[in-house]
Amino acid sequence: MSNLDTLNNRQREAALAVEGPVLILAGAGSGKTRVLVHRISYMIEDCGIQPWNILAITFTNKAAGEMRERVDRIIGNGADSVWVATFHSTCVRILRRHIDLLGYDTDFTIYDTDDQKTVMKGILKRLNIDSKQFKEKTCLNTISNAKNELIDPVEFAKNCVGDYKLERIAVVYTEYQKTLKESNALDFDDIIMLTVRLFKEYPQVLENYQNRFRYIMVDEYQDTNTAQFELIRLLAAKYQNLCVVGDDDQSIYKFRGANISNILDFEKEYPQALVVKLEQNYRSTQYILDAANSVISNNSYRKSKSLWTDRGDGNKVHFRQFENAFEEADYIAGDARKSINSGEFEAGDCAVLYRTNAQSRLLEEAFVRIGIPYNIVGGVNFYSRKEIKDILAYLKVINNAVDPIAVKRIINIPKRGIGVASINKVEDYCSANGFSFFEGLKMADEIPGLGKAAVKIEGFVNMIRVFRSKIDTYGLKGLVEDILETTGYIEELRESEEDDAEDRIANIEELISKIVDYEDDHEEASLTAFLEEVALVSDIDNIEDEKNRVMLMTVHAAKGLEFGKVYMAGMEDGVFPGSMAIYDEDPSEIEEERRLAYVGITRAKDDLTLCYAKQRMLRGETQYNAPSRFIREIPDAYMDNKPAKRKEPVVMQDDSFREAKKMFAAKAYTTSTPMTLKRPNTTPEDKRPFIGQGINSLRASAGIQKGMPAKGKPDYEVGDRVRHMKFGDGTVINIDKEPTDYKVTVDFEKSGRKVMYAAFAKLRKI
DNA sequence: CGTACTAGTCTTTTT
DNA sequence: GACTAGTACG
Repeated sequence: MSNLDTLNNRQREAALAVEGPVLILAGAGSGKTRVLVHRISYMIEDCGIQPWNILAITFTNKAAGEMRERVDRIIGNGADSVWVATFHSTCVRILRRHIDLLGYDTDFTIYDTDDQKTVMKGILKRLNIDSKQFKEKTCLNTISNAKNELIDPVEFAKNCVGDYKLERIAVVYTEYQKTLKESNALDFDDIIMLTVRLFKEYPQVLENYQNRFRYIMVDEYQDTNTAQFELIRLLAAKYQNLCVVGDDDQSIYKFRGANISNILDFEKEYPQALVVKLEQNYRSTQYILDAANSVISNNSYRKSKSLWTDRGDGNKVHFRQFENAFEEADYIAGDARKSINSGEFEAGDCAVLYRTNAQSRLLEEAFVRIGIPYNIVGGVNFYSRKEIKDILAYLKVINNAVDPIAVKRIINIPKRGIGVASINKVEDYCSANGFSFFEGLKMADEIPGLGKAAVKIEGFVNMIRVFRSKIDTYGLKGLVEDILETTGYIEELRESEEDDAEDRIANIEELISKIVDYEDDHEEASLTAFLEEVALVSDIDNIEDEKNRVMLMTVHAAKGLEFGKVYMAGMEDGVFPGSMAIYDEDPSEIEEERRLAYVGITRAKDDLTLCYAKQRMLRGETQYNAPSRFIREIPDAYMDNKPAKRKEPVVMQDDSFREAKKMFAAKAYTTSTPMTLKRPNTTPEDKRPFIGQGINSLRASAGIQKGMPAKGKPDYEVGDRVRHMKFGDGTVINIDKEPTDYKVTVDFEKSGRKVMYAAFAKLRKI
């Protein structure tokens, strides 16, 4: 029997309501995943519901994985028959079985945003559309919005009669959709939209899934868009056993099509719905919750709800004010170090949250300078990196040659003398004679005007053919290694003299180890399945929480996570809320930012610091901003410090910013000088996350990736023999105590005399 | 065909 | 300020 005793009354009420529509309004930190998992367990073990009749849908792979794990743990038999998956992977699985009904092939590929851009670029060119007036991004955005609202090209065209701009976009949309279909490709929005279309056009298919999924649960329901709402509505239509869980106050993905009305109007769609509010928060102390409540209460479009806790008052919210963003970053890193060194918090319990990724740079530099291990989440997705996309493009071509985007990407990488001119000739020939791009390549010798390029193209086609024929004999890993070998990809990188070549090679190695992991985990590790998995994962899914490091990330990325100590950086009008929202006529933009602030505040368990910098560089310009209105919405009584009263606008000499920067730069230099001499080897166990841009060498050289600085005195003394990972054996010449660390001078037998910091050098006494 | 420079762009981004 | 895409040249 399942054990519901550990739930509070509200939670239990939600878990027991198995039949009919249920809306669970789950405040931040109110234990909603617990409720969902117990609910599933109750359904199976007490109500005799078959596990395969249960569908639990989430947004991220990470959330799905966590739920899967908890379901497995709590339920003995049949747990793996419960379908726990993301919207997209659920729909992909359905489409792989039935999409032929819609005229696609079941081995379709999935285009990411980069691929979409490439397609769009081609279309704008082909249609002779002025790409200044119609930017590809705008077009893609409009199309995406349309798809999220389930508007197909035909309907779109109907709706926009009279509006010249939209009429043009309607043509673009039509062409875009046609191109994707010819390439047997779907974009992310298609995955949902086409599933809905499938269900609407083929009621017998829908009914099949309705019978299969008699009990449906949706997590983070506030983030669903219209298409996802419709998908769920259809699936639940027959049995009406639909339980949605969410928090309208945490709806922060409007810009991606999320429709907050889905949760706010749930009761209109399902008048008989049971509504349960979970307001007891198990995460934060009272001051933090009070601050969160007082901010969010300024929103008008919401369901009223007030979080409470029995954890006690805790610390007041800290407010800190700085002259500029450098000081802010320096303070945060220094304060984090203080808490870590005093034992109050572990590095992994601390997080720094910011509105935009651009803010991460200064913070990162500060953490390097101060010597605290950190991890940056986000930035460029691992699978979006050039070198990774190149390799994946090879795999895609080998897997599905119909995909011209992938073929064009790699046909001249590494350079093999097939340039744009030749490709255009092939394309023209193909479109004139009705061949697909790859078909055209296969008969390059028949295409007039290609000249020498024809032989080269032939070579390329043959190479792909050979890869394809060997695929069954040597597996995915072997295939990738063969590709790297045959094409000379790595050699070209190594010889390119680009300073990030090493990082790129490391990324490729990382990809290979991901492939090995994948092959170990899946008995039938087909190329199609691997590519699909890769297309549907994001960075946030890969946060390694076992590593004890301070986390730096955007507030968006922090949703669903919690930390003992949280810093929110850049709490300024113009940054957070962003200027776009401030100047927008539509007040809902500010409300969205406010929800974002609410999400940030409620990540903190015990300690929250809000930071404000009077001056900061934004898009290359120095700006002077007022403290965030969200800070001013928190009553003084909840904070240890108040924002200074607004006097005259702070005007500073423009130089002061540069001065400050120089000062800090100098500081950074002295601290890291001994380390920047050489880059450490990239050892296989050094499983770095994704390697960012320019700061890598700084990062790596400070030893940040390799663990915590030692707090105490080193266990060796002057005259002792020590061993260094890279420099080998040597004798300690000198040990200097510095305010933050011990500076050690060692004479290495092979590498000569080096000065290094004890915390990073990891010298072992021998 | 490949490279080097210049102009434009710039929130957030579960999939 | 930083990155990318597009273009002019060698």
